[in-house]
Amino acid sequence: MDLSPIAEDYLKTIYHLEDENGRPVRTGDISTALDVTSPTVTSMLDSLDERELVDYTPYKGVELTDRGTETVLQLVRNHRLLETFLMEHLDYSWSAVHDEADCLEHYVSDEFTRRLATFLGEPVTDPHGDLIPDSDLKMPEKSPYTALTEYEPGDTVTVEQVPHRDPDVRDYLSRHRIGPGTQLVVDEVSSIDLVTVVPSTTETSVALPTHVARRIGARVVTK
Amino acid sequence: MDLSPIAEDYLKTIYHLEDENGRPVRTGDISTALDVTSPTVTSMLDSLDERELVDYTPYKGVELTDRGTETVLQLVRNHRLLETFLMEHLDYSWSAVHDEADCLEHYVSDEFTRRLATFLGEPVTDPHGDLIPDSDLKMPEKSPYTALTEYEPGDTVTVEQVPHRDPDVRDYLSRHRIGPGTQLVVDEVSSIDLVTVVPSTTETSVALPTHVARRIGARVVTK
DNA sequence: ATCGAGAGTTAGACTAGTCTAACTATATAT
DNA sequence: ATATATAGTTAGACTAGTCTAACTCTCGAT
Repeated sequence: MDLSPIAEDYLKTIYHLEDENGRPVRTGDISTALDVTSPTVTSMLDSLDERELVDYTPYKGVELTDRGTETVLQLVRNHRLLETFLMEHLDYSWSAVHDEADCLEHYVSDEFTRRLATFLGEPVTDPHGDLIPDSDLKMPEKSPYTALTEYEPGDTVTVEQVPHRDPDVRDYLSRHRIGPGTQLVVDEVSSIDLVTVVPSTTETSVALPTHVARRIGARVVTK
Repeated sequence: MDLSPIAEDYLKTIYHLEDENGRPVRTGDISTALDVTSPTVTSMLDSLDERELVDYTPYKGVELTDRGTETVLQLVRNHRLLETFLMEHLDYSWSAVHDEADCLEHYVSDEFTRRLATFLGEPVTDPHGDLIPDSDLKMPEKSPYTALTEYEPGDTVTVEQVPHRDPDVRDYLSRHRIGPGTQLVVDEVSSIDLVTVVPSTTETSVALPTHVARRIGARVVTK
């Protein structure tokens, strides 16, 4: 089939919203995420449903079919391999790679991706700690990282996985020198939706809302 | 300015036709090259003229303005650096790189291209022997290769530059094992628009129409 | 000098993706 | 149980890039 980059973006958005929100994906979620109006979303959902890439029930919500998921996984594979290349060989920072990869993922051929994977040594995770689907589009075993919210005050951990798709979150973390490889001490896990950490590089306390801390994966250094 | 990949393709086509035909570029040339109808070309030329990327005189022809040329040179730089990367690091064959680069050239950022050039060691020619514009979009000194048509029967030469944008020409050369680096003996330069050569790898005589031989650049080995 | 073949343009229609305005369904609070 | 705020859909319009059909210009042959 012949899918436009725009249609691919809708599928990707549905995929990530399914993952992040854990509830049925609604028209409004997509229109917010893609910054288009809701009628635009409705008409695209009609067309994707027509092509059996999503199951769309008007007024209820939408989810990806197996075919839709397959399409997205190829894009995710392209994206994460591109990010790996950009960081490891073109010296991009972790916070800068997303936008470039987000564009190119739609245009590289499957052949390109296969060869790039070989060039990179068939990596299983990208530099943000996210898993890279293999050439059969199977996800590797789930990442062994533990969310920052699961640690206790005083634990020292190394950041292995950072959320980076949301520019605001990405820039906040980047500005406070929290990225892949950062070592930090958990300072406080408050009950008012806040986790406070102290990166060893800056020694300055950084506050993180729970919804961000929950998406930061880390490996324990000392308890 | 915000130029669509499609508009960019028209500019590129005009650039290459100016170079190849040496006469004013006409609507029909473009419609043949891009495989669209002539009214489509007319309307795009109106729009490009509007944006001062070309000078278009109805019924007469079209040529690039300085702004149009600059746009194209950035694309040419993107394209040739991408081809270099594909061949040198992803192990593509010289005859396979064009299509991938032709697509990606529209989507890589200037930042990407700058970093890729650094990664590749700031090359001045691509693997087809074509010149790569520098970061200020200046073309390096003209290539020192001599067209195959300029040699005498008996000369032994190494191929340094091959035409590869036309799929038919490219596939013909590739099928007869003539590519960058091929060593061959010029057998006959006939007056009926034909050059015959014998690649040292195959020892089989290959006939080339003049319009192809003229675009093959070579360096002499023995006279 | 003129005529006609062929190249080129104008007119009008179609698609995908977008919008705004108007209308409808859902679901929550009473 | 119902009203109403909010989310969602339908209707209709617009743009870029494409097409076909119809018309017009150019230039070389006479």
